Amino acid sequence: MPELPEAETIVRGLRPALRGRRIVRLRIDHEDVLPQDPAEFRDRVRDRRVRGVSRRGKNVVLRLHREVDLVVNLGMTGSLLVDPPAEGPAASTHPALRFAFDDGGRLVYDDVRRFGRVEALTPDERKTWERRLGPEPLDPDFLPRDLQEALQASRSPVRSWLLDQRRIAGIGNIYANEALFRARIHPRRPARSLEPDEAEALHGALRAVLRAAIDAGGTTIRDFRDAGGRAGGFSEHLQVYDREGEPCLRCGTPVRRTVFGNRSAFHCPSCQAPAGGEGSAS
DNA sequence: AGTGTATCCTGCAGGC
DNA sequence: TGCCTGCAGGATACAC
Repeated sequence: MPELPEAETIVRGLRPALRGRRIVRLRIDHEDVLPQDPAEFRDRVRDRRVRGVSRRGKNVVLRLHREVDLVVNLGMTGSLLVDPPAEGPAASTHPALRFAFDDGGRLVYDDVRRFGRVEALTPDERKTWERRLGPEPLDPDFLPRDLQEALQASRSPVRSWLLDQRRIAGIGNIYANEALFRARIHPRRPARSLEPDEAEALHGALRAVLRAAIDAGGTTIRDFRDAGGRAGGFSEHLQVYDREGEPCLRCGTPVRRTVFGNRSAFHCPSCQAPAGGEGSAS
């Protein structure tokens, strides 16, 4: 569910709300979100204050006192709720972990499907974890040339390439499809087949769509909620994702849905030609 | 190296 | 109303 803009939205909500609060108790409702031993996890988070809240790719990272990083991968339906009310739209419905703070408040890791994972890492483990992630697409140092060179190393479809967190961090199925539409690139094009100007267009499209989505507070299709339980506003700005059969906003051709890499891909068969610039239809 | 498939799990929409 | 199927912002492991 959450990709980079949703993780960023969560981080922005959590930062002012969590900084300085000390975790005094932990309640584990579902061990399956903990890849590590629950007892070890508990020892690593208990009696530590939150020093900072940041994001890496689509992961939310809580830096705790004394060199522990709480890394949260939200999977498809994970959310981090601060002091959620007992009822209403902002309430926790499927709590997996409940952290109690010294001031009586709490942070709930809520996750309907429990595909998410929460880990407490030492500095060494954090470094190892970090190595599995590619560059941040919004990093000012991430240049069009960097994307172009990286794409040249792979024959896999560019949509699959974008979803691989080791190649670039934070892109999921919504924004991969949206960026490819904006850059007019067919999702199935081999990564290495992109011309330099196409790679540059993709670089620009990725950044633009990610920034716009962050400004709108993320995309809510079904489940996404920010730290305060609010839905994101970018859904109404989606141009191809989840628009099968609806007219392309540029040319009116019905948007097509295809499946590969086990995920739905959406594209305009007219605007996003399968090969180079002047290929045939579909 | 790349791709199709299955797996983890729950909920919801749509067809009948 | 209920039952069944397919689908979902992710990630990984497997066989080919």
